Amino acid sequence: MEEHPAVEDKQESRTNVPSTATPATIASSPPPFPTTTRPDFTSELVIENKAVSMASADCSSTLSSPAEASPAKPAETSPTIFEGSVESSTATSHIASDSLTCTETNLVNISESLPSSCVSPPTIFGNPDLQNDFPAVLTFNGISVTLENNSVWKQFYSCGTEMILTKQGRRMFPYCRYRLAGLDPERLYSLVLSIVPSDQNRYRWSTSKWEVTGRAEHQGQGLSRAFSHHYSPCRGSEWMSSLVSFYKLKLTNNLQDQEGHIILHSMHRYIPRLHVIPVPEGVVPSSDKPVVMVIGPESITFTFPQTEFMAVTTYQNFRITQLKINHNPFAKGFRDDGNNFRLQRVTVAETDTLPSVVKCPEPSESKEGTRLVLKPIMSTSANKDEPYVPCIRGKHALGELVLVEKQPLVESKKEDHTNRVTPESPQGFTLMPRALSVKPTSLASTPGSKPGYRRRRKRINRHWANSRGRVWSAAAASPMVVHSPSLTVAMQPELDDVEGLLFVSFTSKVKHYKLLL
DNA sequence: TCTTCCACGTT
DNA sequence: GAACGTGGAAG
Repeated sequence: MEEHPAVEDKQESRTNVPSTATPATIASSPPPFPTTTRPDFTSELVIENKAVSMASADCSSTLSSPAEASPAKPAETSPTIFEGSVESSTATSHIASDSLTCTETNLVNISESLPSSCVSPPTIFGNPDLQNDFPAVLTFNGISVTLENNSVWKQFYSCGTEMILTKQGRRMFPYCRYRLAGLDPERLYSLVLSIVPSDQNRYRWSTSKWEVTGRAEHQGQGLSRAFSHHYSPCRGSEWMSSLVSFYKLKLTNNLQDQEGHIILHSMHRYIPRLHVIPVPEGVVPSSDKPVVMVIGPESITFTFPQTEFMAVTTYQNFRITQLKINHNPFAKGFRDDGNNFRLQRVTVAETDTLPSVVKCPEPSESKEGTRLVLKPIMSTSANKDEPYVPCIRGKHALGELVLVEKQPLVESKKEDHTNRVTPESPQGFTLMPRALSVKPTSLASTPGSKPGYRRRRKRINRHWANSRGRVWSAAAASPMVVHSPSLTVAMQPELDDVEGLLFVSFTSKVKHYKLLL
């Protein structure tokens, strides 16, 4: 259908394909429901415009029943290797069959049956060791589906794919892009993408990994939505003639969404599923007579485990942010431009829990230096049981900053609340011997009409005015006092290979971070 | 944790 | 040039 979304859009004018501007309706048994919000769903499935609402009194209960019967184990135990899965919608489906109360007479089961992970211990989210086990092609009953952008999905999967949810709806990236083969060239098919929970857990991001924090949110009256591809229904020959992309699909956390977006819960794991739904023989689509597509026993569901993702409202894993920026053309503005004074984002993590070093782009060859933006990733409110965690950004932005170079963090130093690391430190810290200047990030874009903003900007600018041009040398053994909500650290060119520790202290508490460049 | 606004990019 | 898609900043 396209290699690029724009190409696909240009093909919208194909004459023999009805546009989904006219709502198509899917139901397990006619007549179809006219709305996606009908409260008393029972075994029906409705497509309205782009969205499919799917629910079943029986099937929806399977959303919670597996875990109730066998509580999900923590993610770090008993890893299950996902295999690409294919399901027919008959009762002979080998996926999650023990959790299903749906039968072949219930035409919704392909949408509400859970992937294998829902009845098995959850996989380790983002396990890089598993990515090569995932097939890019799945075949069932002669129909094969290729995940066309498999390599990108695998890259994201190895880090733990995250997808942003917004109130107005956010596209997926990567999005699901398939190549189909083996369809009946003359027959009409609808292609529908549903996104179902991977497990029954709610997660939180803890410094460098995802942790289970409890049971998943209820999925809401058994209602879930799917997304009918905008060419549906379409002849098999046409589906097979080009790629099929679901780039128009949007994710939202707005439970009252009326735009037909997929409604998900933040901090929950999900996996997309492709449903190939043959349109019954004799059904002729027309603009004034929406096609009723029955999900019958011929329907097949394809699930690629590498497309699993965590729904979030803000990216949690810095590496995912970097992958998005590097791969998504709409995020080009955040890429390094390779020019002078390029911007590098730097993340820091607690040194005692950091599993690996995040590699940033190659250092600039610039003679003018490398500019780094420091942004601690810890917040103060993640866990009430933890001690106060300093954060450069925010209202508590008052503290000290010290860069030390290529020295291990000594264990005893973690309890040091003296707020000082000096060259004479018995632990052997070596302070950066070269010059460093620190200034607040510009607030030029901050709205100026509100008194609070004006006061804040004035205060920060005053601080910067006091220190502007003053080169701060860590060798002076006096930590830089930081008042700004965020910092830009301009370093001399020869420091672009720095690998060291960021030492931040606030009030009487102290926390060590490893600086990752 | 979530929302809104923004600059900057693609289409 | 408009509409739209991005991640970041800030609240």
